[in-house]
Amino acid sequence: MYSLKFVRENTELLKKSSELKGEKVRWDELEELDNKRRRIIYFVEERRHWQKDLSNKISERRDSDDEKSSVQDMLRQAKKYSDEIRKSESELKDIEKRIDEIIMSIPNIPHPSVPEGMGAEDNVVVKNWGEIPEGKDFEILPHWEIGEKTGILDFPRGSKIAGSFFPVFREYGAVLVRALINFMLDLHRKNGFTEVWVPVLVNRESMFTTGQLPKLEKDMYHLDDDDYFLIPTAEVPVTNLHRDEVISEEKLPLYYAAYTPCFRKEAGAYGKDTRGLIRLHQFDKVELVKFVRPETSYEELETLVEEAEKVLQALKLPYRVLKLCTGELSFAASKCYDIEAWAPGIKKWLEVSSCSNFEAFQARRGKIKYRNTREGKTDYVHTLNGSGIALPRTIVAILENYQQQDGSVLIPEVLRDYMGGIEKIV
RNA sequence: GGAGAGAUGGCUGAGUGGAUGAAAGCGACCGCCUCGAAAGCGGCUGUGCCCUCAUGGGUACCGCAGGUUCAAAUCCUGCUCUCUCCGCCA
Repeated sequence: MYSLKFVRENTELLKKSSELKGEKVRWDELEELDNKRRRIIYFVEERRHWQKDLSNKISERRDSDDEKSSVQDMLRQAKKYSDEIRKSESELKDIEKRIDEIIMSIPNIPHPSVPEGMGAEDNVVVKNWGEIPEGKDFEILPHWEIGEKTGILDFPRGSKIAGSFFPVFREYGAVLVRALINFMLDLHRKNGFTEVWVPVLVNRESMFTTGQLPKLEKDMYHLDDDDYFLIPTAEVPVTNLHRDEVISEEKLPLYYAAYTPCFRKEAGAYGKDTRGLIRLHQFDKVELVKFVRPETSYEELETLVEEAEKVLQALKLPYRVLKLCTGELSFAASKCYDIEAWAPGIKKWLEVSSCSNFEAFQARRGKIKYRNTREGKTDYVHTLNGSGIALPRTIVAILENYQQQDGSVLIPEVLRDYMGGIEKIV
């Protein structure tokens, strides 16, 4: 969220970038409201100044007998100012609310290195890793069939307990979930990320800071009784760790890793490409979040992607990295890379990680600052986050890539110690 | 869930109606001292908004939102959070 001043001074840039992201903003109304606002502020402050003067005089003279009548006059006049101020202020409040609404609808500006475009076809593949196992001499089954055969996935019972898109993992399926979480957290911890465990229910302010609110309210589960939201990603609680804080510069950069379940309504998700574990209302994810000095944030984005890639490399899963075009960028992001793992059973690339630099967009919303020791000033940090990585689709990739002709599934070597030493799921 | 106490600047902490953006200390920054550093000494040190080409001026902000008043960090109401005690619970 931008300050009104910044919007005023950079209207053309913001207009252009909003268009690139496909967001409609009521620019004309904003300009009109801005002018109105400034007129009222001038009026109010002038009167407040006069009122202040009078107040001081009143306090000087109130006890003197010979000036009683003039004090009465001053009181009357001060009262008049007070009423005028009150009236104009309520008008001002209304105008500022409307201005805020419009400013909130302005998306973050894409970085110059982001390719222009509106759809997935305009994303750019910047990296391919691993070999796509197409040459196998048997038909690779989709993961839901493997899951059913080995008994590690139970969709009908998940539907019975909760509803569709709530899976149940059984036996080594459940163990695999636990193993992946531990493996990923251990990996990131070794690489300098501080592990944190955070609430999965958060308040409105937290959702606002990261940009889910106000735009995406309908996509999230909400507890009406006490106005809590179920998090759609650990990005929300972890980024909000430092909301309303001033971090001393020597503490930067801060790296965090957190495991949480994630909850998404995914309204209208029924239909194509939603079978199995591809799209769920509840899923597990290990998330990486960075708080950094502004001048380093684009380098930090590159190393964040690399950190997520390490998970896939260790699991020996083929993947590619995409640089998202402007139209595919989320509302709050300046630049974003997606990592997609190859699923040979369903013959699809699956997004398992999304790594974004938000620059100061979230920091401004959440007042996350740092103190620049050289200048003694505070400034907003840059925040970044990336999945490191999302579990269900990774499980899809494992089940399909590690499938054997006899229907069994080999366990990736790095996970075996986490799974009691077994080598395959039969 | 019930009762009580509290929320002040980067931090600790004074301030109970009028000139308080707010004492004091710490920290940070600048300077002196020093070969350099520490200590010591001196200085300086919040943010937003409005007006001004600028120097500068004005205004707001003491958890949040209202109210009383000519005037509120200070009084009143509601809310949020923290702490203590009780209840309940894994």
